[in-house]
Amino acid sequence: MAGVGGQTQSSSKTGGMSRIQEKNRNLILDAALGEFSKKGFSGATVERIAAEAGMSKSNLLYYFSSKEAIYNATLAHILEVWLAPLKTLDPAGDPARELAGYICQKIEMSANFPEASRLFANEVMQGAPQILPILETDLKRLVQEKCGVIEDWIDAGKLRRVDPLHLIFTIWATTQHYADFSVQIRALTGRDLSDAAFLQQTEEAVTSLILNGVGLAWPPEETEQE
Amino acid sequence: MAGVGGQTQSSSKTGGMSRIQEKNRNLILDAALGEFSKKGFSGATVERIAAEAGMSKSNLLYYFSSKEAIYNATLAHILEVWLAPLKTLDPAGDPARELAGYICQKIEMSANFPEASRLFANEVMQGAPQILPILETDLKRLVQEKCGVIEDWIDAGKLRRVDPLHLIFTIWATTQHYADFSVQIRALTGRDLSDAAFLQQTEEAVTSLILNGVGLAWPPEETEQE
Amino acid sequence: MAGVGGQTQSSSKTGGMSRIQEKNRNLILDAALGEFSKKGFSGATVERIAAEAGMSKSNLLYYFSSKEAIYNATLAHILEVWLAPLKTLDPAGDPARELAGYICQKIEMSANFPEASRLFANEVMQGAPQILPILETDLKRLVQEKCGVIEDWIDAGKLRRVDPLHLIFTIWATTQHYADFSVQIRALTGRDLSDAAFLQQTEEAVTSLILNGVGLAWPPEETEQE
Amino acid sequence: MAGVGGQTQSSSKTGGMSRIQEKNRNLILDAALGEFSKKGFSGATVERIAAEAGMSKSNLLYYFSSKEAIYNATLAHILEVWLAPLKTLDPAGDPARELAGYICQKIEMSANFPEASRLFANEVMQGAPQILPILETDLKRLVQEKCGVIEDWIDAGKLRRVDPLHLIFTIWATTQHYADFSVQIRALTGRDLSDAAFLQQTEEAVTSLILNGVGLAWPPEETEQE
DNA sequence: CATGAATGAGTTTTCATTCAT
DNA sequence: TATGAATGAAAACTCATTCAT
Repeated sequence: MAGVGGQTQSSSKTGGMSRIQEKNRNLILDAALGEFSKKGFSGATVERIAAEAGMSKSNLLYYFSSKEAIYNATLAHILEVWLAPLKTLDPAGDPARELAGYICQKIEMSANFPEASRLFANEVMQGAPQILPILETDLKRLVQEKCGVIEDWIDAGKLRRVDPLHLIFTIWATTQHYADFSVQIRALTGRDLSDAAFLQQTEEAVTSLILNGVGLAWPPEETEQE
Repeated sequence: MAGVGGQTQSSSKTGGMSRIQEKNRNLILDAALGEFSKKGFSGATVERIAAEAGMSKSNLLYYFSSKEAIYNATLAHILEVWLAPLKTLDPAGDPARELAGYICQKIEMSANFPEASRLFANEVMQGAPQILPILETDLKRLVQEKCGVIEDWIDAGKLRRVDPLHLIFTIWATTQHYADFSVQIRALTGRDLSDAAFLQQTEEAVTSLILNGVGLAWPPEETEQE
Repeated sequence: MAGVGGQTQSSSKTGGMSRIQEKNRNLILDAALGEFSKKGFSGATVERIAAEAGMSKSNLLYYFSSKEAIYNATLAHILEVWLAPLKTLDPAGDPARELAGYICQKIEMSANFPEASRLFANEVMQGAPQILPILETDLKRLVQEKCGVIEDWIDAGKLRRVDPLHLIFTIWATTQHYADFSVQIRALTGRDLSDAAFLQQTEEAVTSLILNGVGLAWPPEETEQE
Repeated sequence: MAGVGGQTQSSSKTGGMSRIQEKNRNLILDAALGEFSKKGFSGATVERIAAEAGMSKSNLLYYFSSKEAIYNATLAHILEVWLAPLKTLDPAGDPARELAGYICQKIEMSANFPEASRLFANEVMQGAPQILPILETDLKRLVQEKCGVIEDWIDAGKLRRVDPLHLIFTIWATTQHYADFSVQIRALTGRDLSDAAFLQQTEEAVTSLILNGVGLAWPPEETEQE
């Protein structure tokens, strides 16, 4: 039910804001995340978001001047967190560990913040009207950098020669699928990532598939392991 | 702009329908697919669908009694085609060929019918209000059957032991991602599946990644081929 | 279900009309009576009337050029029959017999043609937009004539001095009530005029009440009776 | 134009309603009564009701969520008042006085609230879709009780043996007729209950007819009378 | 005679937003 | 800060009527 990070972690700039203002903004963003991810931008209504946030429509519009403003704030609220994992991919680390770590982080984000995943998916599927600029600049820069990292690993013979971009896309696609299509997954398996066992099984299956796919032995035939 | 199969491929049961009726129904379903996949159910308007189909709102409502009816018909129109590829997975075939074939079929569907893919994604992400029953029965049955096929291949030592369900999910996720997130992909690569070269490159990358992931050599190092 | 007189009795001018035309006009009028009396003018739809009459909307509009035309024809179809009983009040007859006969005729019309009664009530309650002219001329003339008859009976000492107009209104009100408010009557008694016993009981009660009300002994202490 | 009791008489349960809310609700109910009684449910339009109530359509829908809700509220607003007179029939009172009083109350209600009468008539004639349950429970109970009272009077030899139910129906029919069919009455007499003289004449005629009908002398030939 | 196709005007309803307090 | 009241624009639907065959 809580948003990305919940209310504790106020990702929004808190400068010059009273305690109550900050609290309400977060209540709204959480409610908005729920509604927008469930119904999409047009399907969500200001009234329901306000109700969910426990305040009047008018008051909500005191904090955010329009429905679009709420939507944008919600997206922004998410985006940083959503893209963070990729940043941790460490050029100096062991490729297998690094990739496995990244995959698991992404799956855990799907487990913990499925609504954020769906909100993001929705936005992109509708043509990314709000975040296209960010995708084309920040995200592109980040992805290029990490492609370079992978490329280096490949050049160093640490993994099979694959197109790093498609590798990244595959990781994104696979991990986010468990959040975005959770209803379908539940229909087929009776379970989803909220089930700890299923989560672990998913992590193993996906990690193993992708790592082996790029020529990395997985799970590592551990000699000694931490 | 064309729907799944366009107007050439008569939209399912044409029984007892005049030429003009069939033509208009197809015009509507095509237009609706475009709108619904672009804007979602609530974001789409009957007026725009009608305009796109080249007829008056009233006339559209002469063919489909409500917006929801159009939506459901559009979904139904797509669904069969959308789920068809999996059926072709042949237990008697060579696992590598079969899986590669399935993956390429799925990617080509993403290339040719990205709107269908997005419509389906949208529906499932909103909780599959219309098609959940189908997912739980028809799709489940089909998936179980094909899991059995893969299981048999594994038991026969033809591929690495992986959970067939997660393999299927991975294939779905990866292939559909190129349609559903095409805007993001275009933002990052400047290209998408409508580009023939990119399509081929994607097919190779994804097929290779997944097949190797399940322990199948790919591409086959055969001397003479095809 | 049948209209006033059903299809057998074509009250409409049949001049220069083919057999099939006449049949269809009557089908329409019957259906229209049902719909208009049930839903009122605005609540009724041409489509439902057509369906009820077993033909297409277009065909119906071939017979009657507009909804209003159907309505007017239906009213006219009824009106003559509806006002007929009063004409039978015979100045030369025995007042008690005459009045009792009139009351029973009216009650039987309510029993046999409740829809006609409701259609008429509806029209008048909405301000008689169509039939006001008739009320003000034909009906007024007729009522004045019969008031004269009653006046004569009173002058001849045959019944108590009452205002003939109010007597007529009372008869109309009471007898039509059993048709117009039949739902309420059924809610309170479990029965209505379609029940033969209830019909007879109603006739006795109403006749006795009104005749005694005007000072006529009823039922007649029959010496010999036909 | 004024509703039942107009705006002076606060519309039923006013609990927890601001002054302005109560005012507007009453404005709406008054306007709605006018429109619904004049045009019926389908003939009335929300737009006209709003205009009549002096507010925008949207604002009206802020108070009542749908046309049907307005209709039901209007009906409820009326119903209690409409059924009240019967409750006053006092078993301990003099039958003639009691019945005469009841008849006059009903006629005066027809004079003062003809629109309420027509709304009620309309509702019942259309099959009482909204109030049938009330008719079958509350009204039925009340009517049975009062039938008992009349029965007792009859058993005590105070009036002629008549079926109390039909007596009540006759009173309802006759008195309401002057409201419901006022257009017809005006067409025939040039006057209606809004004319004080005609009102009094009607009261006398109807009361005398019915009381004599049940064997009660009327008017009472008392010597001194207030 | 008969019908399917098409339409435009009207009606209900929704909803983001503004206003006043 | 907070809210109830109010609104206008847009959207889904309804329906009598017309058109073409």
